[in-house]
Amino acid sequence: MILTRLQQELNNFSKSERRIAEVILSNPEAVIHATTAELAREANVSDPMISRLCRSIGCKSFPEFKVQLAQNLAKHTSHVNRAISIDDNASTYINKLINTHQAALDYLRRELDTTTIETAIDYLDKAKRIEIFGMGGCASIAHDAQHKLFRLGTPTIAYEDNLKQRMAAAAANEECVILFISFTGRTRATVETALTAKNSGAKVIAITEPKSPLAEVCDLVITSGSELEDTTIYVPMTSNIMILTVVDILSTGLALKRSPQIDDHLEKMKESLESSRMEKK
Amino acid sequence: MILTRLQQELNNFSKSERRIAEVILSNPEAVIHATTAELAREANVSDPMISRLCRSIGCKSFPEFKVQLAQNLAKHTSHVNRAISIDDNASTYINKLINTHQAALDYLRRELDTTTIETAIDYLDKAKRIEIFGMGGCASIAHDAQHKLFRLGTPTIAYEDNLKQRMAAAAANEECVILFISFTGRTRATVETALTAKNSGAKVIAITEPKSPLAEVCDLVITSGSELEDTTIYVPMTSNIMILTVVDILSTGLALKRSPQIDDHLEKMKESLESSRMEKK
DNA sequence: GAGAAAATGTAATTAAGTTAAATTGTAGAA
DNA sequence: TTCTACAATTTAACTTAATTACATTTTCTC
Repeated sequence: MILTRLQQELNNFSKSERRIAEVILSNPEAVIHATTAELAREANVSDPMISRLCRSIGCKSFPEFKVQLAQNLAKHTSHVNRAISIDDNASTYINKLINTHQAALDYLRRELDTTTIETAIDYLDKAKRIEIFGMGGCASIAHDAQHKLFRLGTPTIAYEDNLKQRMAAAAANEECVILFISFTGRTRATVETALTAKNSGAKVIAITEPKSPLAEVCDLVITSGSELEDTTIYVPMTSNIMILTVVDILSTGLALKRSPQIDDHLEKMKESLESSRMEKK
Repeated sequence: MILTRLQQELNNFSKSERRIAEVILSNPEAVIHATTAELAREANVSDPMISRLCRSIGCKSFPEFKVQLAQNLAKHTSHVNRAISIDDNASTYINKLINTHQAALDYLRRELDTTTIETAIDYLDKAKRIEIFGMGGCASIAHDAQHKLFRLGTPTIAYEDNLKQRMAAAAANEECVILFISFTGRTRATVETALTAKNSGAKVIAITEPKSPLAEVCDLVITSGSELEDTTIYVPMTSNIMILTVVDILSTGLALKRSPQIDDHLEKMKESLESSRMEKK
């Protein structure tokens, strides 16, 4: 991100360069359509300073810089003012919300470790039984994951009741993969359950905050992106989307890994629904 | 999208303009860094033709066009080859999947009707009771919606069992809003239940395919974006994300509408969770 | 406070893009 | 078929934008 770059280097810049950077940062959208002269006037510097600054941050020319900036802004409009405020009208908060979700997916793209995902899929593939535990806001995600994974051929069940989770964890064994879903990784009951699961020999995977107590107990941790969360509305919507996408990735990966053997199987499931449906007009 | 524009207008262009458009379409990334002269040479036309083409599609100048193109490309890298194929490696399908989800959110941004959303929020706000029905893959979304809405002060319940749904629908009245969630809107049981709900006088909202049998029965329809679905993996992942985002929008909208009255209420709920948590390290 | 080095500004130059006029090509009418 | 008119395109001139080279100022070091 070129603006981040500009922000970071702010202190290494000379006085004039700094002034230019500040003007750019204060209104990046405007810069896209400005000429060197216009920008120079705004920042009270001479024209060539603009060219110089662009070079110093690694762009070939000012127009080149504008193009890069345009690309970056298009991708990350969100980051700038994503916080929803009480006097937003419908179309504003809809846009902000969508921006936030898109930014979250960007974050996931950057932060998700391919090796970890591959390992997780490998665990799932080898499992004779998959159990998914999620409480509170994560309960619905656990059920979603169950719905996506059970059709791939391995018996899969989801629990949101902690007592059932504890019993299942105690009864688990080496052939079992238990997938914990938790935004914060700090719910005591969940951490205790994970310990039980670990002791019973099951492979324990968690989609959660990497530096949490839960994360420490597990065999494998996939980030839930909870550090990105905006708590304005008190519901972790952003993490929700990220975890769901991780679930999509895991189920897709497993489906691909087992294809084409399971393709027939999937086709049959699809057909089984057809009779419950009305005609397409 | 500026490239789509170029594609569509291809037939309305003159011979030279068309040649330019084709060069641009064949390698848009290169154009971003090209000058008029370079592009003109590629397309075997004279320099001014480039300026003209840019104007004819509504850009002020060629540099302006480049900037727009840069923005568009940055946003929509995805659309190009989003279908996941069996020989994708992990990092490829992860990227494709994230791209697909981001594109879906773009779609939602374009297609979602603000007025419909506002009306839906108004219905929810006035309701004395909210019931959410979702079956199959939509069950988890229904529960997620329940979890997001119940804290805003109105008694809210989610059913995935069709028999319970029918009973609840029959028992509903004018003070009740029933929210149906269905990818296709073609499940017979759901449509029948919606009819029952309608007859009992409840306000019936559906997040579903707009041209479906279910949509016809409802008071208000919000698109589920199911026409965007890629069925490679046989699970509607894309619609899933879109519907969840719609749910986020509805709950955010309602929260904003009821703020600041419910802020205390929300804060208390948040605190109530704290005691179940372990210390942050 | 002198001198060197860095930073910035001024003026000149080059490069890029656009306008305007000229040319070519093409379609329709005689 | 050939002329006319109009559209499409090119050439050449011009304008604007960006950068280079050089001059000046500022800042830091000794």
